[in-house]
Amino acid sequence: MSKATATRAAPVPRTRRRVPREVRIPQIARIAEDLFGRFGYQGTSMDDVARLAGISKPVVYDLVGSKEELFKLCLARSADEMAVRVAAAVEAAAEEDRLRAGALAFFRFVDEHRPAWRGLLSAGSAPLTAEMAEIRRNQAALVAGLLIQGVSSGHSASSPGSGSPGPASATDPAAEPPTDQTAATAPVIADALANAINGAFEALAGWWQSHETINADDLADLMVQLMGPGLEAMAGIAAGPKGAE
Amino acid sequence: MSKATATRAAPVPRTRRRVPREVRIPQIARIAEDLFGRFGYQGTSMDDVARLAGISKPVVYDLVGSKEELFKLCLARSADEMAVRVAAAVEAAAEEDRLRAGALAFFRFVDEHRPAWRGLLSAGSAPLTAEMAEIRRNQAALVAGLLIQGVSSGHSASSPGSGSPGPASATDPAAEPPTDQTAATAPVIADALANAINGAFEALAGWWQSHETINADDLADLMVQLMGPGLEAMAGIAAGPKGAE
DNA sequence: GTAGTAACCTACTTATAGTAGGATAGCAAG
DNA sequence: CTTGCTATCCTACTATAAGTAGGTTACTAC
Repeated sequence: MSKATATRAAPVPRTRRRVPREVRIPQIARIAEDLFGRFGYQGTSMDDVARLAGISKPVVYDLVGSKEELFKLCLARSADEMAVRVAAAVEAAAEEDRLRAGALAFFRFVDEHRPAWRGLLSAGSAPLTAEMAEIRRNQAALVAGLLIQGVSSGHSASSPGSGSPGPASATDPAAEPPTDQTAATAPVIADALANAINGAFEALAGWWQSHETINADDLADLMVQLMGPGLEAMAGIAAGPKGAE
Repeated sequence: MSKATATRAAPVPRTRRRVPREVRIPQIARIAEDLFGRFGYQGTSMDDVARLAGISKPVVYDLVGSKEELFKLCLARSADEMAVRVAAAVEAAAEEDRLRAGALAFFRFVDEHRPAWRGLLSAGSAPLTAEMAEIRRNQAALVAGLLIQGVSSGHSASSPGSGSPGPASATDPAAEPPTDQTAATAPVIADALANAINGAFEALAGWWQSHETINADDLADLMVQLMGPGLEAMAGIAAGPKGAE
């Protein structure tokens, strides 16, 4: 039973290279990201993932737990990356340009990740209401927190309160909406507002999939026109109630 | 093998009442709506639907085709009903109040249909990217078409162009965005705008699920504050380009 | 060399979407 | 009443895919 017994042409590499978790997990994540993006959640099977990774299914399960967790992992990777990009863009922009800067960064990110976006963050697959909500909430809190500050009155240089570049990892349940005195009437309202804004961005990104002739700048402009005036008015009220209603 | 052979207490009604399609299909739809709403798309099995309807699975398949089509059917039912409600509310309102009226009707509808909304229109289940997009598009076209008109300048009594009360059935692929001269710069932009607005509403409705203390009026107000000013400005430009950019 | 363990495997169970092919209630005509 | 048609309904199956039990082997440390 030495290695010489079955000397027929082995279709599989003679000695299976073993790969540590820290390498295999990202590899699986990349493969799954691609598959989920192209075929959606339902259209992707764990057998496919395993086969493309060159390993067997139990290994995949050992490493990522379940199909849902794998999806969650992919989601978190994208969400984190996007949060970093948007936050950086917003902070780098002048106060009065933060909305446009954030929007632009968002749409540019989507543009670069079309295939993955299609099946991941866009509608069409997610079985994870809770997880999606979590990510959405974090993203919303971040965006709205920064935007409300940036739009507020045109002052307050760059004191982003708690989360400066730390993008509030999607897996991190912290990142409550900044309850500064500048936040709108109540933190709950700011939360709602953030979710509405986020939903608009998400929906527009989804719509973009079937209208690729439009470019990111136009979409960013559109969002600025749509929500800029309203946000300014609200921030004005928050900063100093002048025109009550 | 005559009916008398197995005379043991039959747990099933002796003589199975047969029910015509026109009755069975809505029954199945109601049951599925409930299940999809409570357990999501994946958490609902066709066996469950069949069992609750008191029939066997092949009958369900004969009547609705497939699981996706059943989901689609439920979706269409809700979407149609909602479209009717929103359109009616918008048309009944004074021109300057159409945004608020539509928003209010929307949130009231969601409030009345919480359980179904959870798993149906909200994120969390849909495997039907195309269908969801279809419904979203129709709804968006309708809402935005009416809103832009209503907000436009404050005039133009009630000439809703093509689709007055006909709510653009979700299964109907017509209902292109109204390309009147009042529509924003280009029909494509109006389409994009409509999707963004719709996304904001959808997201806010989803968020509402976990903040039931808020009432529909507050949410409608929030949306008016957020997007009212922007829409007014855009309609102003569209009606007569004064302050270009 | 010789454990010990992390990585990996084959082969299975379970759940569920969807189907093949047959049985029967209800009804209309003979 | 009998015969025949057909829409409704059934039992019993296949196929696919998630997830698991339990064993094997490459690598590492001593």
